[in-house]
Amino acid sequence: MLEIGFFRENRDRIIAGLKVRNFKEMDLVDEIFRLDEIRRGAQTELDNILSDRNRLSKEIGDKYKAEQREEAEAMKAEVATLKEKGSVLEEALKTTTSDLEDLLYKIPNIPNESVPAGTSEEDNEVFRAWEGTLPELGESALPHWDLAKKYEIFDLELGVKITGAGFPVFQGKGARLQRALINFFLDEASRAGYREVVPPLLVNEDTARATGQLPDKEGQMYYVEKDDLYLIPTAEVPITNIYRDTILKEEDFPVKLTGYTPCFRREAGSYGAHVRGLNRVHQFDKVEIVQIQHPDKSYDTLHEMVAHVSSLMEKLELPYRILRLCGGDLGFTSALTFDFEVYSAAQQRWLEVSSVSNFETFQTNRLKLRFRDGKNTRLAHTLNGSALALARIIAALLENNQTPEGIKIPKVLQTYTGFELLN
RNA sequence: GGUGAAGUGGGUGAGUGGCUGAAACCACCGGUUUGCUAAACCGACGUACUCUAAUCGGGUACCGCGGGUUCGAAUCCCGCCUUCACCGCCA
Repeated sequence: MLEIGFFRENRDRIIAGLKVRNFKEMDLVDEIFRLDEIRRGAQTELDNILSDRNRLSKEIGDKYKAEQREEAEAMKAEVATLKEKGSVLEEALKTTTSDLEDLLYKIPNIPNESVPAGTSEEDNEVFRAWEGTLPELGESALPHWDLAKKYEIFDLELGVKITGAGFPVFQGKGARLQRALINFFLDEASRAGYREVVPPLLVNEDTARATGQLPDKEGQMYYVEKDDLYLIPTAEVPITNIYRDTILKEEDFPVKLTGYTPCFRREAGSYGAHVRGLNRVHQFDKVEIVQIQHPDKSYDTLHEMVAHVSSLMEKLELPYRILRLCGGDLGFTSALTFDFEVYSAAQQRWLEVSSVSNFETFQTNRLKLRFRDGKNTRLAHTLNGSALALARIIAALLENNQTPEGIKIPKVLQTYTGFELLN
C-alpha cells in the first residue's frame, strides 16, 4: 500500500507510473484525493471537540472540589452535547478512513523508472541473455516427467492418490536431490551473509495482509477455515513479517534473512499441457532471500541479490536468462522485478525459477517497518528473491543433464547428493 | 481442552477514578568533569494522526485488543487474545 503522504506530493508521478502498468481505474486516484481531504477535515473537527470536552471535564472536577455543584451540573449538559456531536463525527471519520484505505489497497506499487511499459509477458525486456549456445539434445531427449518415470525420481499419480493433482512425491535419489539442492542453496545464502530462519508455514490474516497477499491474492492461497490461517505461498510472507511493527536503527541495515520452506499455491484455473510435470505444482520447495534496506541503498541491494541468484545458476551449470518485467507483468506490490528463467532443453522452453524484487515502501507501509532518520521515523525498503525455487530447477536439471547412462549431477551438488549420476 | 495468575514506555517496575503520556531505576543519546577508560553530576529520552511555511510550537489518540459505565478511565464492568503455572492429551 502506498502512503497517503506520497499521494499528496507525487500526483503526477503516480499517474505516470500507473500508465506504465497499464492500470485502468485512474479515477480511483482522484477519489483518493477527495477522501483524504474529507478525512482530514473530520479529524481536525473531532480533535477540537475532544479538546473542548477534556477541558470542560477538568473544569467540572475543579468545580466539584470548590463545592460549586450547580455550575458543575450545568457544564455536564454542555459536555453531553459535545459527546453527541463527537460520536457522529467519529462514526463518519471511521467510515471515511476505511473507505480511503480500501481505495489505497487497490493501487499497485509505482514502477521504478527503468520498468518498460507493456501489457503482458511478451513485453518483458531481456536484461541479460544467455551468451552460450543452448543445449540441443536431439530426438531421443525425454521431458522431465518421462525421466522421472524412468529413474523413479518423482511420482505425480502417487501424489494424486495421497492428495490430488499437483502434489508430487519425490522418491529415492530424487528425494535426495531435492534435499541436496535445499542444503546447497541455504549454505550459499549463509555464505553471502544471510541469517537463516525456519518460519511458520501457516500465517494469520494480519501477516498475509502486511506483505500484500491479501486482499488481492486471496484465491492464490490455501485457507484453513477452522483456525482462520493461510498456508504460505512463499517464505517471503512469514520472514518479512518478523519485522512487522519494528523501528530499526540505521546501523541495523541491511537486514539479511534466508529460509527454506515448502510453498503452497492453489494456481486455480491453470491447467493444460504447459503445466505438465513439475512446471506448475501446488506444493514446491523454495529457499528465499529477504533484505530490509535503507531507501538510498535498496537498488544496489537489488542488484546484489540478482548477482547472488546468477551465481547459483552458474554453479549449477544451467543455461539461464534474466528478464526485467514490464509494467503489465510486474507484481502488484513490486517496483522492479527481475525474473530468472532456466532453459529446459527437452521441452525447449524457458521456465521461471526466481523472481527478485524491490518493493520499496509498499510492504513496509503495511508492515509499519521503519527506521530512525534523525528525529523522524521513515519507512524502510524490503526486497526478496527466490534463491531458488526447486521444482522447476529439478525439471531443468533432469532434462539438460540426461545421458544414456543417467542424469549427471552438477559438481557442486555431488557432495550433497553423495552420487554423481542419478540412474 | 480444563483451572488459576498476569499483560503499563527499549528493559525492570510503580500506579484502584481527575494533579498520570504515565513515578523510580536501568539502558540509550547529548553535555560537564577526565591523560584515557570508568565513576559522578546535569540534560534530553515513545508512537501515530492532525493544525502550521516549519523536523519550532499547539491539539487528539494510544498503558494486550474491542466494547461499556462516567462530566472525567491505565485505574471500574463485559467480551476476546496472548503469556506463565498446574492438570489432561500428544510428536
